[in-house]
Amino acid sequence: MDVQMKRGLLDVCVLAAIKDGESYGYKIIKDMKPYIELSESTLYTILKRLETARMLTVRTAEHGGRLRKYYRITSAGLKRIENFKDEWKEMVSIYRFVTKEDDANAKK
Amino acid sequence: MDVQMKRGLLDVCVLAAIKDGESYGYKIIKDMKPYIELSESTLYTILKRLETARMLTVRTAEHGGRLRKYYRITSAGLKRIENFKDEWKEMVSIYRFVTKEDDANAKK
DNA sequence: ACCAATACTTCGTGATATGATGTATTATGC
DNA sequence: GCATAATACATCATATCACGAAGTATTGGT
Repeated sequence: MDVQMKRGLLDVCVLAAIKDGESYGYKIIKDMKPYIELSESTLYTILKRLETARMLTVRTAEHGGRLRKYYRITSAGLKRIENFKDEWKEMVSIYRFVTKEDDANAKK
Repeated sequence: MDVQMKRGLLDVCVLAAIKDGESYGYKIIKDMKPYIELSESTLYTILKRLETARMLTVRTAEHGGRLRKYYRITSAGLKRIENFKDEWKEMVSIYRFVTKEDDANAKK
């Protein structure tokens, strides 16, 4: 998918990936992969941004001798997802604007 | 709508606005307004970009003693719109990923 | 022993939407 | 008759952001 097109989707996708329970960087990338791909550098930038915006909280814990950062969604994060649902309605209306056929070519 | 969300939509919207026949800057903004708002500086940047990408052609003509630039979509521009329809399918799948309820809360 | 996978970090770059500002003409209200 | 709005396009500086590249460090497989 086009880079520009992804821009509006990435933040919400990351939030969606941790919506049902704590997760961590590497796992988030894997969970998102079937829907939208992103590199590590992109993800960690996004996680940082969402943390600053208080849409998620972070907790560092050891796992198998290694440190992992676990991310948990906040109520602000959940609100962001709800807000996205409204934006989606606008996008659908835009989609219709873009794809509507000319009257001359309109299907009967 | 969120700035990031608009990014992927703006180019295609401008193309859609000239799809059914030549148009010019000021009119494009007005035609798009009900669906998506953009400033003049944004539009002219986009038009320039689409021209460079050969998705539209420009013709300057006088109108009421004033110069106007008329934009016409090319086959590459039409292809871009077709391509957007495919991207839209991906976006719908992403939308479902973001909005699907937990199994525990799933509606019966 | 070696290499892939896991896990997170930092840096530089390029694309791009937007506000501010500018120029110039025509139309409209009072 | 004159001010103001609307039309029409252009340029510049700025901030946001996705991404590749490169780095550090540990674990697991062969």
